[in-house]
Amino acid sequence: MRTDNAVRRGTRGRPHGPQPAKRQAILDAAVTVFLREGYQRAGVDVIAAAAGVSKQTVYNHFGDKERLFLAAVEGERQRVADDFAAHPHEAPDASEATDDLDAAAALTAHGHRVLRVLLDERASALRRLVIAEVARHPSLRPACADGEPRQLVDRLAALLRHHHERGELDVPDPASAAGQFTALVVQQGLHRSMYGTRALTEPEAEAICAPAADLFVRAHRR
Amino acid sequence: MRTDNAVRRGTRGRPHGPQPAKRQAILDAAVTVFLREGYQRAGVDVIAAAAGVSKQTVYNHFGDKERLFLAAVEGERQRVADDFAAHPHEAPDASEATDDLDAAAALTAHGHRVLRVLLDERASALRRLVIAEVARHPSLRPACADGEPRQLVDRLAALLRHHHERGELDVPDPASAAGQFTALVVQQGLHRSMYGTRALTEPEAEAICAPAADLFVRAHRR
Amino acid sequence: MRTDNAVRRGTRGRPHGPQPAKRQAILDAAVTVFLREGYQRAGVDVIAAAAGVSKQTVYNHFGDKERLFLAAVEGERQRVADDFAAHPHEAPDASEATDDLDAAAALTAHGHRVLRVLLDERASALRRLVIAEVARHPSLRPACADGEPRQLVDRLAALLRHHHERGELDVPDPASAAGQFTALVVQQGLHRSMYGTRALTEPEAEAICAPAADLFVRAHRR
Amino acid sequence: MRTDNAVRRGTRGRPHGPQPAKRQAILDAAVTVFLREGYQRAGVDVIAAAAGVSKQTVYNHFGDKERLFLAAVEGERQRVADDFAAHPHEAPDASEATDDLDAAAALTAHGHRVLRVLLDERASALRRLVIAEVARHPSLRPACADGEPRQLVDRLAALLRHHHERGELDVPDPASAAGQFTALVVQQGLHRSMYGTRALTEPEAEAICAPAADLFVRAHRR
DNA sequence: GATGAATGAGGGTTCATTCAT
DNA sequence: AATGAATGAACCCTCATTCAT
Repeated sequence: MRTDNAVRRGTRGRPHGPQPAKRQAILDAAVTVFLREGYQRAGVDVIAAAAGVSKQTVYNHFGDKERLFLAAVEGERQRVADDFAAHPHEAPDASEATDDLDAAAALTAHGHRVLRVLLDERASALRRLVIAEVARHPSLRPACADGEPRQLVDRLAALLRHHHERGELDVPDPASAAGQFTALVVQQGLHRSMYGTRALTEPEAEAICAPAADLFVRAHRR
Repeated sequence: MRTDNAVRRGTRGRPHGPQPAKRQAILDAAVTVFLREGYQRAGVDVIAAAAGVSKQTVYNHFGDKERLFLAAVEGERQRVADDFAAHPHEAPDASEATDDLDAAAALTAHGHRVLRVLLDERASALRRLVIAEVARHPSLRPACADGEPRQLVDRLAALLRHHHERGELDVPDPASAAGQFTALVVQQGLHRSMYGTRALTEPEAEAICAPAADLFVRAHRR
Repeated sequence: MRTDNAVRRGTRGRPHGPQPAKRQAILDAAVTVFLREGYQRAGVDVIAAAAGVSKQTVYNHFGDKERLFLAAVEGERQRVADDFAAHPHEAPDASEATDDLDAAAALTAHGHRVLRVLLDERASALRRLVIAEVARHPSLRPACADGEPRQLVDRLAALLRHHHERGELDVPDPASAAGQFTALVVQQGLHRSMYGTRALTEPEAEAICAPAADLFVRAHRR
Repeated sequence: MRTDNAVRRGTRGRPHGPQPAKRQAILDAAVTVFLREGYQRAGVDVIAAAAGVSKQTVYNHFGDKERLFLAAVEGERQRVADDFAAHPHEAPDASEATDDLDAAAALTAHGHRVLRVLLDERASALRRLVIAEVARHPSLRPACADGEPRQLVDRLAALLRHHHERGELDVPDPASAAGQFTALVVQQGLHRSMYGTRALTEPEAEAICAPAADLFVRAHRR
């Protein structure tokens, strides 16, 4: 449930007042515009208009364009992470559903999940934006370092540990292996999809995930 | 090739050809400025000044900023590829020097080579630039798809085939395996170095390459 | 007129927070900022912040920027005049101390006193501000006409009368002569000091005052 | 199309091309607007419009507002000086016309001339502008130091020397005396006219000049 | 009466682009 | 072909001022 929307709609009747909702509206608009246009191209006027506030209100809240930008990136990162955390049922890697799968199938499924999360339109645009600007905005480094949601890797580590304990695989360092698997799938996915610029077909995704799963199963076979 | 002298005399007699030297100077300047500033931030004035020509000359040669940009990216890509092809001795993976190494050592060495090539300052800036703009300039897609020099992958494939034929490894599909290994190393390298924004220390590089090599040796052990 | 703080009393007889202190704080801050920045450059935000009050409070007290400006100038003029009146011991021209001096020395000493008072930092800034804005704010005309404290001239007139009565000089119209002497010293002092923008050295001041004194002694010799 | 070219803009005779005239038009407009509005209030847009050029053309010629301002002040100073030098017949102090006058009358006439030149509308506005801004633009110091045209003082010095040589006065240092006389008249004139903000009546001027002349005649009588 | 939030107008400056020479 | 001068549309940001609490 999106409380944001409810609050923001409520502002339509109230003309004025100390509205923390405006801050969020500005942030949302900023995310939209920055992701679409990039940092330089994005105009503060446009963001203000998209947020339904005056330009100066933007400046009152965020000081200048750069701070607005950084706040927008940070907020979107949070949103992505929260979204991810809020919908665990969409990634039931370690749940009962995958318990029955053998290691190869589970890894493949997880790979698809990674691709789905990573190549999500907004997440991709955010990634491109961060990569584009990290050289000029050092504050983006944390955002850049957190390229993929840590949860994805952690979940995979748990999955690997599960199969290790079941005696199916031999994974002495699940965390490291999870990082490798993720990196492999991510890189090939980004590469093939032009960093999220074009959608990946199912066969393309399979052509990435299946061999990756095979590689890891082979490497960690008993 | 016409010399400067020949060009200089042609004022009235015949339509002297476009000055290739100036064109190249403009391209060089454009690469420098675009890589440093990004597409939007880069000013045509600045590029023209850096090239030592008038602004209008830039427009005479390239029509508009976008075409200049695309030409600059394409040129830089060529340059990187040519540079790579011209200095194969710097990447002697498949040469005699590595013949004696065992598979793990050879893979690790190759990984370091990949990181060195990929995280080169100019190459990194180009990569960030392409990623930043590919969504808005579809013509950049080829440049984006060619993220890493194909030669790096091909060379690794040859290396794997070498070890396969020597009986040390079992690599039924060297091309695919080479792509996987490259993707893994590349992704972790880019990630750790913030897409080339900060240099990688030797231990960091080793922490990427050695486990990657180990993974592949394990996966393809006989 | 809303400038009377008699209005400030409660609208319903309720003696809620009297704020003459705030009003004065605003005025002080306004003087500081206006003198430093000039009328246009001075921001109401800055003044409010310097006064430690909200921007709207400034408007509640003074209505708009122009009235605040005029009140600030008027207040500073008062302050300068009061300061001067409160410290007559610093200008003991007509006192016993100068009684023994001959006319030339007394005039010279008075000249120095004039320069000191006129080129005081705040007084100079106020003068420049008034001159700068008098064309656009007719209400400043009184402030402009009162360029130099009347007391300075009056005191000099008394001094001249003193020397006249002592038979040392022949000054039939001391008031007019005092005005002339003051004008002469003032103009040369302002000119040399770039209207108070740079300090005058002692020799420079002497080079103004001594010849001026000499001129007047000669003109009014018996 | 020809029609486009013809219609494009009424360039008033000179069609197009490298127009040094535009620079002058901008300067003229800048003087007008700066004198009328002051530095801060003056808008570059307004100046550009008044000059009939685009805003950017202003920036191409002068770089930024401050440099435009300084150039305008300098130009206006030159103009005033040139004007003065070009019309010596309007100030025939030392010519035959005043040869016959006695010293008092000649000094009085010169005083009136000084007031006329100094309280000229443009000159006054320039003076107020320079005084207003000299604290924030150190480059204005020369302009501030040259408050009154040097020629005025020099001419008076010549006049004094003339009367000295004729035996009518005793002026051992004409240059210094000329400076004093000018300063006295200037200061009283500026003061009475609110720094040129309001015109001086003839009697007012006479009330300044006649006593000043009298003072100097008395001081330098034989 | 005092405040924080909000505003519309306008500030100086820079941009990619074109014209006439 | 190459240039210097010119343009109009933005750009980011700040201002004096007002509204609702």
